[in-house]
This record gives sequence, structure tokens and C-alpha cells, in this order.
Amino acid sequence: MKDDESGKRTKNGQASRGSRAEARRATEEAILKAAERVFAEAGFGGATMQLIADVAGLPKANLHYYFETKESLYRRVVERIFNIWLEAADVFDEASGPAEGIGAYIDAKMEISRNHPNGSKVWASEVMHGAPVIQDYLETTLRDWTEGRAVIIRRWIAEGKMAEVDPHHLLYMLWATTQHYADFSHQIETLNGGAPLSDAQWEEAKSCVKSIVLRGIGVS
Amino acid sequence: MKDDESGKRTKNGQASRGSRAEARRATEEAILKAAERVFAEAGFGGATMQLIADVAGLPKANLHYYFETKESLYRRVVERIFNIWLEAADVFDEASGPAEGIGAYIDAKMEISRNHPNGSKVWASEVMHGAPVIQDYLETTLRDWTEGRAVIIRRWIAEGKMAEVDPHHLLYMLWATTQHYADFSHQIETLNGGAPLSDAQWEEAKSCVKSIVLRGIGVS
DNA sequence: GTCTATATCCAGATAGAC
DNA sequence: GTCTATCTGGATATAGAC
Repeated sequence: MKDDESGKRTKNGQASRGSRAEARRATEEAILKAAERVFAEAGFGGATMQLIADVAGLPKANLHYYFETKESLYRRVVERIFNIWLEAADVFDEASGPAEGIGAYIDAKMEISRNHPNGSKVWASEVMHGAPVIQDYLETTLRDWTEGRAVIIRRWIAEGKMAEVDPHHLLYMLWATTQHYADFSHQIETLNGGAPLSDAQWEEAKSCVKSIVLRGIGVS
Repeated sequence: MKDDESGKRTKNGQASRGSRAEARRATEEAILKAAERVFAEAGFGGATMQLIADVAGLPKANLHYYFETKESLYRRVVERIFNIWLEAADVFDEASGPAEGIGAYIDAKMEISRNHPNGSKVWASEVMHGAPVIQDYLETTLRDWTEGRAVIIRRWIAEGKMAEVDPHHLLYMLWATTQHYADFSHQIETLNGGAPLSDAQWEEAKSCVKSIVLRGIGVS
């Protein structure tokens, strides 16, 4: 509930308590939250500053006071989901083997797909359009992260702990399967009779993905 | 090479041979091809009729002569990739078991990801934004198709030909893993040192996805 | 059927009072 | 820091000559 700070705001969007700095952070947070949703639902080109302002409950001009341009606001939204994913990957490193490490990684990514579907969609949209804004992240942080995880996977293979599979393609499969539940949530919901997945269905999704992938790499 | 009809056109976009009807089809095809690329690269909101016209080598006004609105042009683009996927699914039905059926389906979907990456991206974008234009397809054709395939999968399970997995989640995994190579091609390319996957790498991707999934469902 | 020129609208961004 | 009013560019779509 860390980011449920909208309750601290009046309907005019002014923070009602705390220091100036806190008020500023709270307003920024409200804008980022609204922007994540609008960018996810409409795409960068389809999103309008007016709509983001409406969702955040602020006049449009205030957005430009907090974020110089539409693009700088967008970039901050993309950075957020990326950092959330990076943190979730810690479980990968601390594991003693693939069953634990990859299983926990799938769990963590599925939880994020459930709790931050909009962030995931914004990321997907950004990458699909050629990563015009965060190409630098792909070439530095993401590439380093990927190579580091590939080393771990190759060690597990060498130690006979899992089948011999290409580490990159395995990682792509983990990203694809977990993020699909966020990025294509609307399609899944439609095929689920128009209703979002229930708690039980999410648990089933998690265990189904884990069981197929883990058995698929010779762990189980 | 069916759609390589741009060679029949002069630089002014006029068809140089054949009947009026043929000329019309050729121009329509050129517009659809350009539109698919531009919508994929910029999203619906970011795409402009001017840019599509430039890519197609036509004046902007001609697009409105062939397609009444930007949205109707977009809808046609989305319908195309959907129909391509539907045709590819025939291999699923004709198979005698999961090893053959699901293996062939993965092969077919991977080929489409390679040959129609832009169509796949347009579809993904459309679904991510809540399917404002093709929701009817999701609720009719796609739902029917999915339920039909689920019946086949359940039969294979009942016959002891594969492990007991939820058919829907298995289908989501097939879609996610195969389409990832189209939708996230830019990310994959970046992680591949900036180069697109080679022929050999595509073969490796296909066999890697197949081996993990098939082993994951207890086949092979 | 094809093109140039244009009408109309709406977006991002800013000025300036409070 | 917040808000109203406005500037300016660029988008969809159309009119009308050829």
C-alpha cells in the first residue's frame, strides 16, 4: 500500500499534510500512477496530457510543471517497471539450483504481472516500437543482466542440474510466458468469459507455467 | 512472393498493367503493407496517414480514397494477421497426437513471427489497449477456436498421450513464446549484439521452444 | 483514379495572474 | 505551486481541378 497516497490529497490535488517536499513527491506519484494507466491503455501516441491530468485530478498545466515534456514523463513510467523487474530477479541469484531459482523467478514475475499489468504493457509497447526512449537501458543494464543470468544457467547445466538448453532462449521463454498474463490480460479475460482471473486461477496459472517450464528443462 | 506487387507500380503509384480491378487491388495491397509497418512501428496513435502515404509512395489523399478512415485501414491490417494465424492452426487439428500437433503448431507460429513480425506487433498493440477495434473477433472467432483446441488437448490427456495440464494455460504459453520472437524482436536483436537472428539462430529458437514445451507436457 | 490545396480540429506546451 | 487562457504546430479528412 506504499503508493496509496492519493488519500492524502484534496480533490484539488493539493497535499493536505506534511512538508513541501512530501507534497511534491505525492503529486509526482499521483501523476506517474495516472500516466502509467493512460499510456498502457492508449499507447504513447494515443495518450494525451489532458487525459492524464484528468485521471490524476489536476489541471493539465501542472503536469508540465512537474515533468517538462510528455516524453520525460513517459520515460519515468518505463523506468519504474524496469526497476521492479530488476529487483525481482534477485531470487534468481540467491538460489542453489534451477528448481529453486527459476521457480522463484517465475513466481516473482507472475506476481508483478498481476500487480503491475500497466507497467508491463508500457514496457512492451516501448520495445515493440523499437525502444526509442530506453534503448540505452537495453544495451547496458538489460544486456549485462542477461549475460550474468546466462552464466548461472550454464553453470547449472555443467553441474548436471538441468537439461542442456540455450540460456537466452530459456530467458525469453520466461519473460514471454510471465509477461503475457499482463500484456494480453484483456484477451485472457475475454476468453475467461469476460471475468478477470480469480485468485485460484492465478495460482493455477503460476503452477501450470512452473510445472511445464521446470519439467521442460529436466527439473521436477 | 504473392504480395510483392510493388514492382508492378510506377513511382507515381499507378499500376502499369492489367485491368482496373487489378490496379485497385495492387494499390490497396501497397497501402496495407505500408500501413502494417507504420502501425507496428508507431502504434495507432503515433502513426500518421502522411507517413503511411510516404511509405506506400502515394499522396495522402489517395489513402482516404481507398480507405474511408484511418481506423478502417487499421482494422483491415489487424484482420490480416488474425486470419494468417487461423490458417496456421490447421496443423493442430490434423495431428494424431500432441507431439505432432503442438510441435507443428509451434513451427508454424514461429515461421509467422519471422515472416510477419509487424502484423504480430499490431495485433499485440491492439489487444494491449483493450481491443477497441476487434473485440468482436475475440468474443466470437477466437473464443470458438480456443474452446475447440481445448477439447482436442483434453482428449489427448484422457488418452494418456500427454501430461495433465490446463489447456488454456498451455495455449497461452504457445502464443506467448512464439509471438515473443515477433513482438520483442527489437529487444532480442539488441541482446544478440545488434544483429537480427540468423537462419541458424531461428532454427535453434524453434527447436529450443519445441523441446522445452514438449518435454514440459510429458511428450518425448 | 490521382493529385494539390485547404478546412477543421485538437494536441503539447507556455504565459502570466493568483 | 496552482490554475485559466492561449499560442502554435500538426493531424485527419475533404474539396475540387485534372
